[in-house]
Amino acid sequence: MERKVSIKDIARHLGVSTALVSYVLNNKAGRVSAEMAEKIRQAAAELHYRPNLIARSLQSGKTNTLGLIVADISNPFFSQIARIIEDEAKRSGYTVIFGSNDENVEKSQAILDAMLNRQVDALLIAPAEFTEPQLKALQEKHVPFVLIDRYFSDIQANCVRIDNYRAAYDAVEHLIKTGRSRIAMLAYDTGMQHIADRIGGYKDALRDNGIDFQASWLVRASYHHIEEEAATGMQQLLLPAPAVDAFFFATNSLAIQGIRQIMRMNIKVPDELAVISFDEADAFDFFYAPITYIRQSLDDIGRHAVRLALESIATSQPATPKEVIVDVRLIIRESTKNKTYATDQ
Amino acid sequence: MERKVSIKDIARHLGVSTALVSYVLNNKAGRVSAEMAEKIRQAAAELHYRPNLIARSLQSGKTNTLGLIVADISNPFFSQIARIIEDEAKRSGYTVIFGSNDENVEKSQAILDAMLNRQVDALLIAPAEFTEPQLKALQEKHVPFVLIDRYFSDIQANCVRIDNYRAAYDAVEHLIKTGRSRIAMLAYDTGMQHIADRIGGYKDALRDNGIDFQASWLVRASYHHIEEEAATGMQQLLLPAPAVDAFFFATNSLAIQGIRQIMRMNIKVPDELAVISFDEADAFDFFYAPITYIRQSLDDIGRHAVRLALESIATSQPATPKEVIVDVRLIIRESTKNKTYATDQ
DNA sequence: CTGAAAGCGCTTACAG
DNA sequence: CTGAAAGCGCTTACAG
Repeated sequence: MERKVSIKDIARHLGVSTALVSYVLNNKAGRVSAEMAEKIRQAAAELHYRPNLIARSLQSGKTNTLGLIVADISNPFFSQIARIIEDEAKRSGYTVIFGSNDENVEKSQAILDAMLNRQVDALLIAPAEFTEPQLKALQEKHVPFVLIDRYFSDIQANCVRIDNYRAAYDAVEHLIKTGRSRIAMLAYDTGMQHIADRIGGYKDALRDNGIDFQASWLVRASYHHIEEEAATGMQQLLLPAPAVDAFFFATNSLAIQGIRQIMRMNIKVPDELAVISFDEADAFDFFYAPITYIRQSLDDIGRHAVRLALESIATSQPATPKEVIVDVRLIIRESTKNKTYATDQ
Repeated sequence: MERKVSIKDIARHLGVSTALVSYVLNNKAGRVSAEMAEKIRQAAAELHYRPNLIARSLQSGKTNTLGLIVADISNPFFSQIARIIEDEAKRSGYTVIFGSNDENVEKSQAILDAMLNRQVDALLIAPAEFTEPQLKALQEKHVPFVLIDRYFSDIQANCVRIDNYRAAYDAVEHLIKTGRSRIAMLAYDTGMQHIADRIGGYKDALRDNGIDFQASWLVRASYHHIEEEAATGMQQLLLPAPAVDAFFFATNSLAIQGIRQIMRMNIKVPDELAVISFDEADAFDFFYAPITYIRQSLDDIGRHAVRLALESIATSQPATPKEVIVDVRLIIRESTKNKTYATDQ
């Protein structure tokens, strides 16, 4: 790259001080005479001056950069949030750098370190399991951050999320109202609070409706072996004939895997098995029985997250954390249509 | 945020010069005595020293940052590439900042400016239409960049892409071999070369197989009104009865819209209409007749793109641009199954 | 209204 | 083997 033109070049070119140039280019009112200001602006344009934000950052201690950490940026749930965050950040002059932790503690730490070394002004984090210590370290360093989607019961922090318990409870109750009584759930094999809440909502909805939860109904799959483990777990429950009449998928990606399995086993939705999922996916519309799902407003999540982050940067004092609970909506479709024949139990 | 500990703090703490600390922390061999090195390393650890990469960047002129510009990071095609790029960049110690231009010239320029001001070392760009001047400006400034997915015939630049003409040609020929003769195509209403190539491949495949291309077969939709325009265009061709027996979708997102329309019109795939698309989507597997598609290796694209970018940074001389053509594979499935009955024309 | 100077946190020749 | 010094490109009190 060729030598770039700096404020110094403009100053020399005009025979003035760099301070003057800096003032003009930063629109510090009143400090400079109109003619001089005009001359400086013109010279800057002629020389194609481009401010070096790195230098400014070193001086100001602010990089106007937000770090976004998610499990995997290629997961549509996160990439859609990333887009909202990008737009919202840009509106305030911020740029976003991102990192995927693959639900892995070490990767999470590495990304965090890299972002802190790069002096991001704040972090937006969908935290992985067991990363509480990393978040606590951030708090000790007074690094502003906002949790999105995930959270820990023992960490008080800015957070934007939904009421996972309620959303799951309502979804399962909807299944019950449509005539299902043996309701299975596919969840990640994790202790993460948002998943625990969803499981809690599921179980409580069963209990409150007089249905005895069977341990075998809760199928667990690990993030890194989701395909095999979802397949195995579901087969045990659904072959040779479905032992349950509904499946509740704890996330988008679990639903994608789960429905693939249902297709492979050739089970009819919704007659043999009703299906409900968290979050959206194009795929849900393409299935012969469009999937009923819980819609979170990614827009709200992204926007509130950036807002909280910018507020934390501005106050800089360790203010009391704010929690934003975003609304959800159950989008009811074919996959949970009422049973048309008598319940078989 | 609390005051951060700098190299100076370590130096003072130990009563040595900052130069020494810098050398040790950067592993400049032989310059420092083993004991001193050890003492410095220990002090750095104790004080939780964290190098300020902004300061280093100002000094070195390198930020170890790559800028990724795509149409929309929430588009799975791009978010998947973003993930590959992230991993590949990290492997070499680079971070990625991203921006979505929404196929818009002004936004593209704004993102470019923001990234250049932030001193990215190189750019990875899936360029929008009419942004040739912006790319030429980059070349004049000797800013290293690599085009991905898209390209311009009048711009010589590093580029990673597929042979769009060939891929489209082969896809259409496959449709013909399975017995289709009236083949429509849905494409973006753009002059972008990759789309033009795909259209060219489509038309030539028809011609070479003795099929007269009908102008009405080529349906165009604009990026910003894809839903309405795809719907209108397809309806004209498919209602009251299909005037064509196959549809070739120029991209992933066009296919999603197009298939939605096919579902709404209740047209049977593949019997009434065969369907083929570019790129993958979960949704393609969930459709009752899984969609045949052209698979590009996003892995290859991402990896080569980063490699070329890093090479350009290293040589820094305006070397002759390199073009990498990535292989594609036609994944044949139900949506293009052979016609089982006699062709009706 | 304008300039000289210090400093943000590093790196790196240059001396010794 | 170690230190003093300059400099990356900016901003911002401090003088005048």
